[in-house]
Order: sequence, then C-alpha cells, then structure tokens
Amino acid sequence: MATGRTERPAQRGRGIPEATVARLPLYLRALSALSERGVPTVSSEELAAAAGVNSAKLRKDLSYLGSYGTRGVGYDVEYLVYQISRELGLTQDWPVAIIGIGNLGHALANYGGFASRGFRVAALLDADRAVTGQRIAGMAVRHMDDLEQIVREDHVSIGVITTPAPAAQEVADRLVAAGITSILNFAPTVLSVPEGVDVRKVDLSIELQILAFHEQRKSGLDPVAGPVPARPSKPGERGDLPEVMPA
Amino acid sequence: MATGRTERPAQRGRGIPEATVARLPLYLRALSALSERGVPTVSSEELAAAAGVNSAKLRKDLSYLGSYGTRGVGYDVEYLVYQISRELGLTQDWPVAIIGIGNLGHALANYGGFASRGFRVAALLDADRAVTGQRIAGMAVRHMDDLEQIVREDHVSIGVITTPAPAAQEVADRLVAAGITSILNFAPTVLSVPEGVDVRKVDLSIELQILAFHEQRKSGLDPVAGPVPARPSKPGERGDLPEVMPA
DNA sequence: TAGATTGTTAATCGATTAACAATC
DNA sequence: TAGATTGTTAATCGATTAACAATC
Repeated sequence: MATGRTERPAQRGRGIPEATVARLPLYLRALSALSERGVPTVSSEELAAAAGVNSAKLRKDLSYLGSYGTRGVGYDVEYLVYQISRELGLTQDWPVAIIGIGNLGHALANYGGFASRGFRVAALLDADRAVTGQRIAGMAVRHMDDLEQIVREDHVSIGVITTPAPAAQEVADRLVAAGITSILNFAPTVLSVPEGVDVRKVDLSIELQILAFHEQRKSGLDPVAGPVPARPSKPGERGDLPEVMPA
Repeated sequence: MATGRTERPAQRGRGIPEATVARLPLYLRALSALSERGVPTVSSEELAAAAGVNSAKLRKDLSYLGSYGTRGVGYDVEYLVYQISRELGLTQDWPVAIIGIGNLGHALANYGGFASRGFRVAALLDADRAVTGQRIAGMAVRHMDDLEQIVREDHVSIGVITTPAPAAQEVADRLVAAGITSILNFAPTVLSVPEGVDVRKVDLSIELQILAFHEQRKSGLDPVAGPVPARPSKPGERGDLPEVMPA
C-alpha cells in the first residue's frame, strides 16, 4: 500500500473528539439548508450562527476533518457538505430496523427525516401477532421471528428500539446476537451490551426533567408539596423525628 | 429571614454542574425501580451499576445535593428518591403543552412516561382545523388560537414542539410571547429564543448520524460512493481538476 | 473493634474559547 | 496591497476518575 494511504493530516481518523462528532450533524444540516438556497460559500461566523454554536468552536471542529476552508473567503458549501457527509459515513446508505411498533415506532416509521439523511427504514418488527402484517408507511410489519433473516439479508447494522421498557433488554440481546452493532434506544432502560456495540439513548422524560430543574430555579420558589420522608436515623443521632428540610 | 435560609451546604443551589443535573434523572429512575422492589438501601456501587455510570461519578454527583448517605451502609432509597425529586423540581406537577399533533405529537400524547414523572399533558394544540377537535389520549386537540388562554389558565411553563421544521420558530415565538420559558424541541431546527428561555432539543436523525459515524469506523471501510465534488480551486493552485480524495 | 462504604481531595483528561499569525 | 477569514495555539474551564481519610 502506498504511503499516501497513511499520510492523513495528524488530526484525522480516530482522533475526532466525541463532542465534535456530535456537532457535525448540526453543521451538515445548516449547510444543506444553505446548499438548497444556492449559497456557494459561507464563513465560519455565518455557519456557526446557523448551527447555533460560536465560530471558534466551529473552526476547531472543522479543523479535525482537514483544511477545507479558504482564508479570506470561507468554506465552499457543497464541498463541505460532502466532506462532513463522508466523515459521518453518510455517503453510503444505512438500513435501519425499528423494533416495537407502538405509537412511537409508528411515528418513527413515518418520519421523513431518516430517509433524507442516508438512512433507510429496512424493516418494522413487532412481537405481537396482532400488529404484524399491518402496513405502515408502505411497509408490512414483520414478526420478531424474522429478525435474524432480515438483518442478514438486508445488511441491517442499526437497530432502533421502541418497545416498552421491560422488553428492551431482551430485544437488545437478540439484535446483538443477530449481528447488529449500533442501537438507538428509546425505551427508558439502561441496556447492557457487549464491548463493540454502540448504544445511544433518547429519553423524552429525562429531557423534561432537566427542563424542570432549570424552570424551578427561574420561578425562584423551592416548592415542597406533600409529605417529606424522614431522614433515616443514623446511630448517634437523635431518634426518628422527621427533621425539617431546608426550605 | 433567618440566616438558616442561606446556610445551605456550599455546593448546593446554583452550583450543581450541568453534567450532574443531566444524570440525576437516571439515578432517579434506577432508585424508583429499587423502591418498587422494596429495596430499603443501596450502595453507590450498586446504584451506579443500575444507572450505567461508575460509582465515583455517582458519589460526586450526589455530594452536590448534600450528604444523604451513611458511611458503611449506603443510601436510603426512599430518602434519596425524595431528595433528587426535590432537586429536580418534581415534587410539584408541571403542566406541559404539546404543539403539533402529527405522528410524533400523537405518540407523545399517549406516552405514559410523562405522567409518571411529575409531568401532566395539559393541552394538545395544532394549527390545522382538520386536526383540532379530535380526541387523543382522552383530550380534545385545541387550536393554536387558544394558546395564550391555555398557558394562562393552566399555568403551562413547558412547551413541547412537534411541528414540522418550517413552523417551529414561529411556534416558539408564540410560546415565548405567551409566557412559556422552557421548550423541548423535536423539530430539526435551531430555535432562537430570548435570554431566560431554556431550549432542549431531541433530534432523532442526529442520533442516527452519530451511530453511523462509529459504525463506519467499525466496518473498517472508508466507502466512497457516488461522485466526489471537486475541491474548490484556490488562487495559486493548479486549476479546476478534481483532486483525488484520500481514500 | 473490624469491615464497609461514603464524601472529598487532587490529579488527569477533554472541551471551550479568545486571540492572532498565516494566508487568501 | 489591504481587508477578510481561516487554522492553530495556548489559556481556561469543566468533567471525570482514582484514591483514601473519615466514619458509620
């Protein structure tokens, strides 16, 4: 193999920080919008504003991919779209399987945002025979029994779990056994998976709880409604009297 | 006001790191499960395992709330549930409005995970008269025209945006104007809001893109499909020939 | 008392940011 | 050339982690 193969800029390859990877899709989205508007070039200042970050961070992030800008000019929109897409692995199509066709699975099956970004919903799966066979978004829902076959034949490497929480771990185990190495988990459970399998989670109620925390600070009140549980008494402390909580 | 009011442990109050706040809901979920099983106490090691973090991080996180454990014993499950709930502001009920009743809004309206965690879906709203009036999860969908009234009367402080992307900013503006100060945004857009308004976003396709990035590294291939856009020529460089990309 | 486990310290690591030399 | 803007450096900030004294 020629030496050129390994002569990547030092920062490329494995070395892209996770925080940067997580922002690349934001840049890509902003760039796609510019591309559709026919904008040929964009400065780090403009692109950063469109993506909702500051320009120093944007430039640092892009520098991990290489030197794709032009000083005094900015970045070529199309070229940068391509470079980021390639870095994220979106120049190929990723077949995705959705497991658990309840309300959320149903919504995701119909979600247009996947197809437009290099993902293809290859299969909808459910364990309930009352659901299998139904047609959703033009696809028949298949039974979980077909999982292994589908993964094999359609080269599915990403699974999306939208089952109820109690079923999620078992589904994850089956996905892993079938050869899937990336899981997007919507069930509110911690999944345990072997090394080498990536799990990302989306938890709707966790996001709300984080908002509630900040909302509480804003309103200034420290509201305590309902009974306050007794602090468990420790040996050496005076008894079982519920102590007054700091208001 | 008595001085005791301000004698909080130094680390309490404003000082809780964001990363810690984001993990408190995880601990709460794990603790709730333990509570339901009737487990009276738990060690940092056990709780950390249940929440999917390491125990040093868990102890550090909990130490920001106060000293609620007992050395040699662990944490009282019920007591810690209460303390975390209080810190997150979940001892009160948060009325939530969902705006945009498409597939996703529909799914969220039916999502049980909200009610069980101190949130109450107070209203479903849509701008489309073909949708308003429909009953979903036992509630009638109201028209956007009623937004201001609903926010006022039901004391809604959290809005969930599940509209298509092009409508999201306008909806956010109206929510803010109506007095809402926390927004959970599912639309794939960067929202601009005034200081003091919190926005959190959930973007399904971004999560998939992050998975795709890592998936690509695993498979080892650096697949380039389709045409490679020409690198924009810079003055001083040789012409417009598309350069060969690093494979 | 001996064993267990917390709460905290301090070291390390990674991410953010401002500033500016390089260069178009 | 002068103005604009990148790419990079270095300082700062925040988060993670191991280790262990405190203490139940």
